[in-house]
Amino acid sequence: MVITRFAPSPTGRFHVGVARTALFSYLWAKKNNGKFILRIDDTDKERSKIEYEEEIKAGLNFLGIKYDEIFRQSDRIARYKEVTDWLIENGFAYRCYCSPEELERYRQEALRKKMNPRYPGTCRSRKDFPKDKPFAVRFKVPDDIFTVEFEDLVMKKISVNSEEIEDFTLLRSNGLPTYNLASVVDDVDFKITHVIRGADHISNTPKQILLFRILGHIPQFAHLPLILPDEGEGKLSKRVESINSIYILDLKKDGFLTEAVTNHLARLGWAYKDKEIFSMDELIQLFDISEVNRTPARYNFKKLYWLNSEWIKILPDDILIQRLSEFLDFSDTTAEKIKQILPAVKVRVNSLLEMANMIKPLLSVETYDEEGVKEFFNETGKYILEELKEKLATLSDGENSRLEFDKILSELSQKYNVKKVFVAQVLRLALYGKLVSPPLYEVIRVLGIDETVKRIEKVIQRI
RNA sequence: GCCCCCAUCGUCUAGCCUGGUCUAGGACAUCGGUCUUUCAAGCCGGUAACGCGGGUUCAAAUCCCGCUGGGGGCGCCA
Repeated sequence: MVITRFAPSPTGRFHVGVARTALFSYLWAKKNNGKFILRIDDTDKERSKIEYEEEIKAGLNFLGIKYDEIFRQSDRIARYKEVTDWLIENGFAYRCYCSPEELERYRQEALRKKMNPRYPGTCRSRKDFPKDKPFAVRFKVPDDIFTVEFEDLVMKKISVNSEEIEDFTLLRSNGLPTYNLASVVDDVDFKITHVIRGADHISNTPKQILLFRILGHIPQFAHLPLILPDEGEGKLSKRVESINSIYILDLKKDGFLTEAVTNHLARLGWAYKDKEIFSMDELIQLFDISEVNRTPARYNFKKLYWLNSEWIKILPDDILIQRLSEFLDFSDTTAEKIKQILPAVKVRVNSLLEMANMIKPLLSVETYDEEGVKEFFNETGKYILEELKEKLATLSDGENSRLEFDKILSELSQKYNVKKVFVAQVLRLALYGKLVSPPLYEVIRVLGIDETVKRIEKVIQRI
């Protein structure tokens, strides 16, 4: 059985790069009817924060990524210690008494001399074990020169000379394991078949393979090219009402649909022919880890934005309204009204937030656009509204009413010698409070004749 | 400094493995046009790429080498 895991460290916010790794890992497991495990890599107790862990879980939940199992590395400290002891006993690891300060000095020195800043192996063959001195435990890389080679599912063949691998730390002097140890032990214990992670881990892999070999289980590796940031542009922030767009929970807040986000994430470094729109089910069906690109991809916010508008058009009205309730308060009866105008709204918005903002004036008009008031709420506007009030009151319900409505606008336009657009805008502003709205006819239908007349009257009063 | 990886329109990519069908396809963005009571959406059309240099071959985006460029790593961080 395929078992994958997503192993974030709760040391920062949950962003699109990390989320993409989670997605691919999830997709690969589900595609193979396997298991997907969430592992919280919280062995760095200084930097790990519970709120980040919560954000990861909330983010995964939003993305529709469900894990079959979850655990924290901080709950398995004893196990890592046990493995470390065993490694020392069997000569695969040794105690290192070098102080962090000493090592840091050595590192700086080496860097200054433009030499390799690698551990010099000071304690490698040390025979004394001072009882009072703290020690870390290091892996003992075999002396003979050999090549560590592995077939990466994404990067293909990668090979590293053993001379390039230093005696890396397994256990810190505070008794906590390092990433390399904990990760390998867990991958072995949980029988992980595919380690899918960011390309920033490529250089850790040869080290880990050495450990895997000793522990007797070597998973397959798939290193995903990193996602580069989108060079943001000012224009967008105006429309989307948020610039901070790389964090999953912010996207949620800004009204992005999970379908759109997973869709875009999946297309970063992966493609299936010319297909652009993928549902989660399609992704599970079509995704192939070995077809992932090896080139870093740039996060494309505008494309995500477009995808969001596409998904708004695809999703059934009922689901949309349900999601909309996170952004707008409305009753069940109002929901029916919203449903009525949804087709007209859908094609005009790119996010749930925009959708909520477009529907709000339909529920009640609080203010009128200032520019519009100056331009349309004048003498002529008043006469037109008064006529409109009478004529719209008689608007029928039949199939022809749309034409009737259009005729009313045309006639008024002629009578008052103004452009038809003037008549329309006067009415729009009166009914909706803004100069941009869904089509007027739809607005009137949703408001109902009574409310339409009431809103017109209210405006006539104020002119 | 050393190590690893990568290289097609501005961006995401198809094609590359199994050379010819590629005068390089799609999508986002962008620019025109069309429709129109606003704003959108839709429809039609345009601009735009195989990083450079050597090979191999009848033939290279596709195979090989070098250069350049980009990314990642070199912690008692993950």
